[in-house]
Amino acid sequence: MTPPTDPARRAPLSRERVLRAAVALADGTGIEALSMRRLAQDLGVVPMALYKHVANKEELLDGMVDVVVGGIGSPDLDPGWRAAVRGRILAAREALRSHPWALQVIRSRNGPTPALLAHMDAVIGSFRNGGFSVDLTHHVMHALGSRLLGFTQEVFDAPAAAPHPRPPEPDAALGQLAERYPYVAELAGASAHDDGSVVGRGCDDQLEFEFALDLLLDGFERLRHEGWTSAPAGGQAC
Amino acid sequence: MTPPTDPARRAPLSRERVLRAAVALADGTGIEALSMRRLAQDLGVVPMALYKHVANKEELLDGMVDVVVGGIGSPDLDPGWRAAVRGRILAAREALRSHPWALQVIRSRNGPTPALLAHMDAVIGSFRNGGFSVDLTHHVMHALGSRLLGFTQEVFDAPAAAPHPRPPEPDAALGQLAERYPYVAELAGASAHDDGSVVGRGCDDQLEFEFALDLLLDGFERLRHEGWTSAPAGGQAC
DNA sequence: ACCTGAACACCGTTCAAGT
DNA sequence: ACCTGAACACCGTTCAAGT
Repeated sequence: MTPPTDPARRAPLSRERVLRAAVALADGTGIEALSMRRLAQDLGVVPMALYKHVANKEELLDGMVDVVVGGIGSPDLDPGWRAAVRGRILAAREALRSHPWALQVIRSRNGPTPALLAHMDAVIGSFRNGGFSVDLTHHVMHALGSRLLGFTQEVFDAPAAAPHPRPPEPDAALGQLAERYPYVAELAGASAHDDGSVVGRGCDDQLEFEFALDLLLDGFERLRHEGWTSAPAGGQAC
Repeated sequence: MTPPTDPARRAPLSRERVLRAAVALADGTGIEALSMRRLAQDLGVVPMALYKHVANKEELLDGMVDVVVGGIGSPDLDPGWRAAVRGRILAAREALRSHPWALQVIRSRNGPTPALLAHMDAVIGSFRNGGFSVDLTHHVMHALGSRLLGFTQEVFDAPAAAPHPRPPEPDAALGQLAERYPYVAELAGASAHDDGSVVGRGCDDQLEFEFALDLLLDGFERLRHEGWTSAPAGGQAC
């Protein structure tokens, strides 16, 4: 496979080299193929050697998240809260785009990594500097949810990354689908872009994402302008 | 453990019994503890006996999803699109509430199960009957994303279900957090309800969920009223 | 014909033995 | 002191042998 370099001479293992190799492995063969044993094999070392640089697999995943999230660029100037938030979220989308496993791994973590905290801090700061109250900022951050990281959370994951792709439906099954789920069939028929899944990949594309993002940003601006507060009666609601 | 009933006399295995036991196991000990071997043990049978009723673990998970999603009640009358959609989504939230693993498992499936299709068909139907064009319905379904099932997709999963809960941050770490991520700290300080995670569980509660849902529904109504269309220039965008 | 124990090819991690 | 092979306790699934 690799050119015949002397394995004993290869670059010494380091945390960074381990993390970069793990990201490459997940990119190339999917997150479910990422095992400590397989990663060690890719690096040409014995599995136990990895445990010098990461405490366990959890810490490895944390490190991978920070490698990817750390790559989110920050827009330089502050062009108003809306453009700042929009730009940062679309930058996150760009950074995560080539790492389909990243969102799923982030979700499985128990807490934020430093790079994630930095990203959230920047977005929160844009809201606050744009005149959002702490209360409203709190709510809009929740409303954004995983869209903070540039991804619409669809009901199903991207079938592209699926290890066991569904076989294409036979025509009879499609007919049955139309009969039993007429509205689903109508929608699937109208959007000629995908294979029949209504809320699947294929359509989590830029336009679709920006539609939902702008809808939310419009709503945020309206609430900000109205001086919205969560507890008209006085008490903190959440 | 169990009363001394004759194991040979226990109810014969059936697909339904297998699925119900799997749901109970995932509810009780978490989805990561659900293995074919452990499930077989709970049922007092040899692991291979399960493969009579489900082809493999994937099909087992599909079946579990349908058990839970099949429990979503449907509001009887049609009280206008907004109340119908709102009611159905909150019913989904109720049905999934006691099965924290369900959303994650649904997301990992490659396609919809029958019960999921039925749920989506009902929601789509409410939009269409409420005067939404196919085009707009398609977009708002995407904008809802996993909120269709009653859950705001937060950046992190609920730490409640986490197998390795984070130890509470020492005070020094909290101080550092405030210094490095001032906006995160401000938000965390203002919301006294949780342990410092900004976009974690603890706050995905009913009010928070309904805030985001109503914000979206408001936006949908506005677009419907304006006769919004995705392609002002003529072409189908997505 | 039916059922099932052993086996296969994995996994993350521990630990004692070797250098 | 450092490194690592073997081992432990798992996993989903195959398959041949037993009834």
